Amino acid sequence: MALSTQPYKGARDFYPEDKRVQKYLFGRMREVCERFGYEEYDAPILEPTELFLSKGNQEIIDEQTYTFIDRGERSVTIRTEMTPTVSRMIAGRRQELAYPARWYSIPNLWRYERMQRGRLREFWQLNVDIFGVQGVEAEHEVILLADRLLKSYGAKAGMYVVQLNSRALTEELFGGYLQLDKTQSETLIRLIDRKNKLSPEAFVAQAEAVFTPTQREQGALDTLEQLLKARRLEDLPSGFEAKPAVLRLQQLMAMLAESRVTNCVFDVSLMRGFDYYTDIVFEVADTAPENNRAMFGGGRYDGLVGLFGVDPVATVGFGMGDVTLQNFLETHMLLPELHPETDAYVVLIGENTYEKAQHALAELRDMGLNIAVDPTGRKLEKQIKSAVKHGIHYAIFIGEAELATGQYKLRNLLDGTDEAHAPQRIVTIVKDYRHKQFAIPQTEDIDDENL
RNA sequence: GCGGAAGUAGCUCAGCAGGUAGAGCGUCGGGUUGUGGUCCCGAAUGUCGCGGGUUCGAGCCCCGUCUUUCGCCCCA
Repeated sequence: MALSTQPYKGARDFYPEDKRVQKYLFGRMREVCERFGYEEYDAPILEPTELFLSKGNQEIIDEQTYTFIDRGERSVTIRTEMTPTVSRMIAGRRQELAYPARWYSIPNLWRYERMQRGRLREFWQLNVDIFGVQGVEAEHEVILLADRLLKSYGAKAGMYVVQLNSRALTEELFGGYLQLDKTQSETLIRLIDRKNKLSPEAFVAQAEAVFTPTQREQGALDTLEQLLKARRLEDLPSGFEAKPAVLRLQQLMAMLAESRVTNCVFDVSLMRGFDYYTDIVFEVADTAPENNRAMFGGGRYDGLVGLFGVDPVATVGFGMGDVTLQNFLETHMLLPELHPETDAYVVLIGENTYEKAQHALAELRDMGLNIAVDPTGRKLEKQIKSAVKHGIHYAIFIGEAELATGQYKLRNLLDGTDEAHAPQRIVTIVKDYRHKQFAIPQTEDIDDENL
């Protein structure tokens, strides 16, 4: 039986044209994160299984992770998310770090999933976290960063929406206002999380089941439905306008509006599971109906670092998956045509030119050009076609005459124009093209495009 | 774990009352000796996912199996 050429289920091969896309996506992530002062970190892909057990989620470990026993009898798990790891790292240097600490990473993660659109078993996820800031300035900064990142890919405000809610507010509403106990709250949170997947009737039926008979008699269901209709903070029951959770949301939304993040909405039904978030949570969703899903999300999780036996550290962060991002960009036709790193393909003319051209090639490379040379001695037609097929932007023709005069013909393979130039000039032209190809939009441009 | 769809040349697919395979694209070569994307000519390539069954005969029908894919469940 022949070996399969397929990659492992749920994982992808990155052929050069695929890797180019990934490099583009990651490159923008790095640029934007670093522009906001975030520093890149990384960690091992394997962690002790206990690290992912902090919430007692044995079921998740058993069914959705790659977990195995190593040769030293230790149970290890391939990381399924970065948050436990980064919390571990922060806790490890809790005392010596300079705060606020701004960290980002683009780890590959593995989850044993059954695949569907936007969900694979191996994926990458940008993680952005800021540590040591109590105020909503932290939320403001990471959401602004996320917004600028999307815009760096050419996204417009209308293509996505930033949904905001607060875990603290949810607790006030469910515990204080609806008088639910902890178990009821958790069930309801899960239910609301799935609300738009259920029929209205099914939702009502399942919501009814959460309440006690007494609560039902007191009209808990109506109250809940009324709550879920809230589209703005002002729609919340009277008295809530003074709650700290609401005030924080209000302040955050005002700050974001001031920063020209115009597509923020309060969404009382936004839940994001119910694990480690402690206050404000947010998601960014695609507005395109055919790709209607959350692209990424995050929030404040002030308690996680403290699990490592040190004082807690205020933390706000988000994660953004590469697959969902790519789906978003493809849906909105925002992925540019990407060319290889090779700046120019050298077409050799005549007998034994390969050796004779070496000095010229070295000169071009020394000046910083990425040069591929055709060593086959094939007829020119074949050489040129090869360059075109590689997607290389320029061809440089070198033969006896060119070596004698020191003037090489530089051809733009996209528009077919060509001109003879000295090497120095060729380098200038090619580098100029390379630099202006992908410039990140400026804030003024972003505003102009979206106002 | 459940359900839908699909597996035929490198790729996209056609094929059909069941008679031992085709197109387009791509690849390679040519249309004479230093120049591509058009055009013309030519060539290579398939155990029709795998195993079994029905039949004189199966890509096509039946059973099983594997793989891919979409959705459900779940989603830190």
